[in-house]
Amino acid sequence: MGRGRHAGYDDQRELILAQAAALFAKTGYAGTSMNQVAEASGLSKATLYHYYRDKYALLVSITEGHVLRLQGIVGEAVAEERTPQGQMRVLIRRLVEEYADSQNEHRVLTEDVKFLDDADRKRVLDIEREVVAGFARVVIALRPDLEEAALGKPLTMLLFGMINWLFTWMKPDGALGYDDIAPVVSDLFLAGLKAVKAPHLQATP
Amino acid sequence: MGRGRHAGYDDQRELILAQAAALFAKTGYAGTSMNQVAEASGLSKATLYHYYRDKYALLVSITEGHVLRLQGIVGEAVAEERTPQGQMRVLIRRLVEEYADSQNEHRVLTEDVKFLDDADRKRVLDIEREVVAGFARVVIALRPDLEEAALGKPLTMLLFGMINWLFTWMKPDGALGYDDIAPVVSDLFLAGLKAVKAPHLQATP
DNA sequence: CCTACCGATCGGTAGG
DNA sequence: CCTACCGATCGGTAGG
Repeated sequence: MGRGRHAGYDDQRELILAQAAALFAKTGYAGTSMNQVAEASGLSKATLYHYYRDKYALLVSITEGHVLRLQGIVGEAVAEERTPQGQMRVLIRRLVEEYADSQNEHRVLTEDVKFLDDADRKRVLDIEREVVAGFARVVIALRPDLEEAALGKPLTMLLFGMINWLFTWMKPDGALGYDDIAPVVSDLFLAGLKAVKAPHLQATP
Repeated sequence: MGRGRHAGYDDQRELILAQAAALFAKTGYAGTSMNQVAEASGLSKATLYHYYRDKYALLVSITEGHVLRLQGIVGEAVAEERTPQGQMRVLIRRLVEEYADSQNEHRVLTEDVKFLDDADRKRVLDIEREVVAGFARVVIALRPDLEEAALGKPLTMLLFGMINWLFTWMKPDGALGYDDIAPVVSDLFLAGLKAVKAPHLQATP
């Protein structure tokens, strides 16, 4: 709890943020009004503005909070496994778990990052790039030969595509759960990665 | 060209639609004004309304047009190859090519479909589901055993994830082109698909 | 923490 | 009476 502020101030901020994330995920940042955020939070609009300076502050908080959580996951997962295969499986499982818990925030990050101004977008995307780099290091450890063809990052992005896309088609109450799909993604990616052929390099004169 | 309408009427409609798709892709449907669409099209707003009834008609036209093109691709690709492997490679290549040509429309389809009303969204998503079903049939032909575990559609959606995500990280002028990445996706997916293990089925009493 | 408002801009339409 | 457009402005609502 913050100094000089009433007990529950931070809790209220978190509740507002979760409601805003749900609304932004559903109707987009531009398509959501502060009246809607206030109503969903059980507050008047004036009170809402007591907790957040403006609508934009909600967007920054949602997106930045989410990428920082992702960054934490990468550090932990890499530390607790020794082989690249093991690291990749843990990375995939943790990332899927995080998305399962933060679907709204994830959707806001992927779809509304365009509404951040240049400085904030750069800061958020730089953290996201570090997350990707963490995965890419393991990809390159698994197939060092592909890095010569600059395929380390593209292959990592194909993996992120599979995972980032999950929330568009998986239903939270479906027969297939997030803990079922993570090993399927791992199997597919690890076996597929072994088979990828490096395209012949263009000689640069 | 339509009956009773001046030559160029349909061309003007197409130009407006392309400009609207570019703006919606950049700032979202809700974040784009009809003034912006009019300006980008070189028309007054009143003239813009001569070509499209309202802003919503633009969204319907963009999304529906795009899924209908995707649907056409699936039919052609499956017809011109005999083996499932060959069909899958052609499907992937054609889908990537289509996305390369219609990046704006693709982005609008994936991010702004939420602004369609129930009836229009159902119609668009039903066509999209047919596209997915076309891919899924080839996936199941490659691994019929996985259909028992209901993994045909999930694996197809992992493939769509890789492809649908391309436009978020590939740069049109980058060293890696869309024609370079399609075979990489095919290699990864086809080899990965062979290795996926079916999870043991839960016995339903 | 609320009611009452503001400057501006929204999607859409008037007359000619 | 049609189409193809224009400058100006409508009623409502957004963020603040």
